[in-house]
Amino acid sequence: MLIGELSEKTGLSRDTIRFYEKKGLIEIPKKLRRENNYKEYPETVLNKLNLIIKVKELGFTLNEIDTFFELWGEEDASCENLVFTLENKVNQVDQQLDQLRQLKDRLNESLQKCRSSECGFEKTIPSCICK
Amino acid sequence: MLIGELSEKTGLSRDTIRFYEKKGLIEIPKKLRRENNYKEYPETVLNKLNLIIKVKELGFTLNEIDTFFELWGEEDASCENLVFTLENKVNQVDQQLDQLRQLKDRLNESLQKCRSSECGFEKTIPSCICK
DNA sequence: GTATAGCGTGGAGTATAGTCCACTGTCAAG
DNA sequence: CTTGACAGTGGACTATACTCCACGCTATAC
Repeated sequence: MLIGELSEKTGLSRDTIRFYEKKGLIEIPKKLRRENNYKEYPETVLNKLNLIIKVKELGFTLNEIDTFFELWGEEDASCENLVFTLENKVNQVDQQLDQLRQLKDRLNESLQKCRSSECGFEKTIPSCICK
Repeated sequence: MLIGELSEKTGLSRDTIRFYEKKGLIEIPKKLRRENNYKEYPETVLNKLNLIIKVKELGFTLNEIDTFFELWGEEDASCENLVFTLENKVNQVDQQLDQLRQLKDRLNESLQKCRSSECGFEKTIPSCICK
């Protein structure tokens, strides 16, 4: 199929698809061109794009997806690889959650001080932010 | 004081300080130059940089800090402005927390499927990721 | 006198994930 | 025969927060 159909079926813009192609996330054999030089994308590319979309939704960056695909192609590709990758990502997310929670705590601390008129607002540094 | 001292006292690199200056976060009157054209930073700039550091730690971007400072300079600058800004940021953080929690749920769901040998790992699309 | 450290300016590069634009070529309809 | 929609390529631009570089002047130590 041509890029337009691919775009319609995935919901990705042509530009995005071309961008993924530049990055090497999807590829198409050179010979798969019509005489007019239009690219003929096989079904496998559609599947790959759909996979990319799903994996992106799981919080992976394009670079991560790229290396993910490299492992994929190797002999030892297995579900264990996948489990490992997913577990790593869960750990990352946990760390981010921790950081955000700490951030929220600090914000609330500042808020409380500011509300309790302990603030001493000045043009320089309000004490509710800087202890 | 010169930029080196400022850098030492704040822990920010000279480049970062100059970057903040370009952005307009800090400023120095034109006349405050030594004869050799070196900039003479007054104490107020040190205070402002310290404030920037603190506010950044509260999760604000430089742009947010910039508009924050604009409000600051206005007549109606008050602790209420500050409280409002902080509350907004808490809401933002709450949203991010929600998103991350959902992400984690999706990841764990995929993990569970993948572990329970329901996965059906194939070269195309593993069912543990794509339902 | 020279080496080095510090200062000034302007501009380029980094990562991320695209988006947009210009210019050109192709195809089908009217 | 022209118009419009689609295709291809290459390159510039977006936001964020710096970081690094080149080039030149200044100040200080030896």
